[in-house]
Amino acid sequence: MDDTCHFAPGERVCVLTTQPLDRMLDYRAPEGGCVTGAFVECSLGPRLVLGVVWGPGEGGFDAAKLRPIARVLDVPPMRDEMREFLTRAAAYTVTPMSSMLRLATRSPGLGNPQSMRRLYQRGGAEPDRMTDARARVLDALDEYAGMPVTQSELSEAAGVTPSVVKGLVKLGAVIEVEAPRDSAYPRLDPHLPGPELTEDQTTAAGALTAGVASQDYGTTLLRGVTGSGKTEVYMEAVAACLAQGRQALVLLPEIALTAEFLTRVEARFGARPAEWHSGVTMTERRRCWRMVAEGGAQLVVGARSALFLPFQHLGLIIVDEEHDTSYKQEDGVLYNARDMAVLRASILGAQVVLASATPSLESWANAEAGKYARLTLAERFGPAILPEMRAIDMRVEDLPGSRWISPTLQRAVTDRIRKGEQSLLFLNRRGYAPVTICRACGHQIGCDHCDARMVEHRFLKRLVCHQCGETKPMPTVCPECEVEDKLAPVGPGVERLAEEVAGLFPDARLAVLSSDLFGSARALKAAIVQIAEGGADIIIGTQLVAKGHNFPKLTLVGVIDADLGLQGSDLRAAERTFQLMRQVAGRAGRVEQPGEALLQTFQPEHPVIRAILSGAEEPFWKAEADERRHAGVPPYGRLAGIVLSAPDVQQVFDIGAALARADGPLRRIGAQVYGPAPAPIARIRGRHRVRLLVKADKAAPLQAALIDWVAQVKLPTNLRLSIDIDPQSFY
DNA sequence: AGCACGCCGACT
DNA sequence: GTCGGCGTGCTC
Repeated sequence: MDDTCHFAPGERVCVLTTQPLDRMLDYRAPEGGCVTGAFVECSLGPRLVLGVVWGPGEGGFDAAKLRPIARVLDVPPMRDEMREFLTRAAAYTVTPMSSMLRLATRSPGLGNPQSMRRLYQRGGAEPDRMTDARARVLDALDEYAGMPVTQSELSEAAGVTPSVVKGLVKLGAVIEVEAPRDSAYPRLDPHLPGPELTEDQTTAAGALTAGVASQDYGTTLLRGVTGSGKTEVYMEAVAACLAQGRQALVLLPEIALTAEFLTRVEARFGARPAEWHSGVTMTERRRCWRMVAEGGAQLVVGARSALFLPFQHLGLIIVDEEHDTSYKQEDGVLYNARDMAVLRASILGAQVVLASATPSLESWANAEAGKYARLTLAERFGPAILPEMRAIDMRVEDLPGSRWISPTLQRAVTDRIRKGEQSLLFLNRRGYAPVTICRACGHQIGCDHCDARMVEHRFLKRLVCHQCGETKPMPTVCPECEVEDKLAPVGPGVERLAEEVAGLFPDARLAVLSSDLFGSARALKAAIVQIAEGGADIIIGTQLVAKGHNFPKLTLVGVIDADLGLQGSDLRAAERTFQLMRQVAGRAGRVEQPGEALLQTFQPEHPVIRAILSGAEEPFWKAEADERRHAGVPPYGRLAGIVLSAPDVQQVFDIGAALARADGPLRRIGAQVYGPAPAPIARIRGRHRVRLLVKADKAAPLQAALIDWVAQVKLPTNLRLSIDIDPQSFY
């Protein structure tokens, strides 16, 4: 798409707007002319809309009715690579171009003229009379070496009132200049000495910097357990990229991780980078977008949407914790930032580093197939001390129905308490009990807005829907049969487990780590620090604890229900369970004492459980890869999910069935359609949802077939259809 | 997305 | 007789 050209005033150009039209519109180039990629504002019906000049006019529209572009925005034009990226990302995800453009223009006030502010610098004239205050102002300005500063900065630095500055302006010794409010980020110095690296790290860093030096496309899967120093290694690649004068992007899966990362960048390069995620202020967002476009930001740290920033010379993209499921956007434009990072880099000729302790099977398979380079870091402090892992066969443990801690696990915990060591009991279920059932009529209390079951939270004394967040007080009578006092909790949650633990170990100090029990991230962090210092004997936690905290006194991990992630129809359940188990097991015995991990399971012979127990990754990946290959599912086949939603149940099912019948376009590419079935969440905010799944060969032109397929059926206006390529969740 | 146009039911 | 429901279609 290398076709940048100039358009003379009045010439026909075609413009992509952010309005949800399914095609581009022709306009006349504005008075001063414009170039391909120019960000513009143009009239569409009664209002002004944001758009980008995409190329020469397409014609086919009455020349007399063409309107001129209203204004070219004061922003560097969108680069050819970016336009190609948006085009190919749209084609891959089956998303309208207008939606892609909206992703790429998420900057507040892009259309507004750049706001200016007044700055001060040294003028040519000398003051008639030099006073103490005046001298301090001029000295302060000399300190800035010609850099213009704000009024408040200057008067503060000089220790004078603004009137002194005003006086000097009048004399011409200081001059006022208007400058854009959005200023460049402080320069990062890639030549500052980095930390001492181990031999292993040095080798890996060398491979990554060589990739950056090639100025070519390449993706590297960087594997290393927590504490192996992955960050230091890829930071060297960032340094090499910045030293080349190219920009770099680091994607993190959660906003919570950015604060610490910014500090690390500052320690390494002497200044903080630009930050981009939903938590930053409007002003900062605007500055970030503009500075990325103008080259005033060398490094951006952000969430997945940072991938759509208007980089001018992007040389490197790091996707940290690449296996993290939050890289997949689950609403609006459905894209996977990890895959889109690879796409963007391949168009640009940039490098990608996918970093993880437990890579996704997709990335593992790509490395295995030679598409990605592979680097593995050994643990920094000698060989990995994996805990001893054993299964507790729950079929032979003598345990009543409402108890969850087996005698074997209980003995192990007792032993740790006696030795003054910590135990962690892991259960990935928040609340008291996942199901509340009426013992009189069998009714299960569900959410009024979704089809999910309500989870009892005894701590809050309420029922909570984990799907939509709806809560209601715990009823005393069954809402169905109105019999009193027959509602009973079924199944375990961390709160209920805590109750059992308190009963079994009355003298132990107990801590529960569940995201809903803490008001803020700070409170949670404080609690974690306190526990790490030995403030608890038994820790009960949800998947929150799997995220890399270090508990030096922890020597036992008990997984209450290792089967939880193996159930259901989710194709990635085994993979996720494996990753989670390894991360949780990694909590035990991280310092001197060897740790032990006990997995309570009803299927100890399951390949995933066996792989976890063996502690070996490769056998797990190979076994899982074989199963997926056999089933023809990702990464060896392709999947797409189609969700239909409408207020009327019958209607969604009818349309879903009609689609399933009209599968000609899919059969032509050898694809199969399954469904319609009630979608994972069968009702959301009053809309009923059904889902169809399409399974195709890896090489099949899936997107084109999907478009032909859904175009056959006329959709009623109140029915919504969304296509999800490579869906993540199946629950 | 908005906004206009347009064709059928319950009101002053 | 009109006011207003939202189905359909257009925006360069």
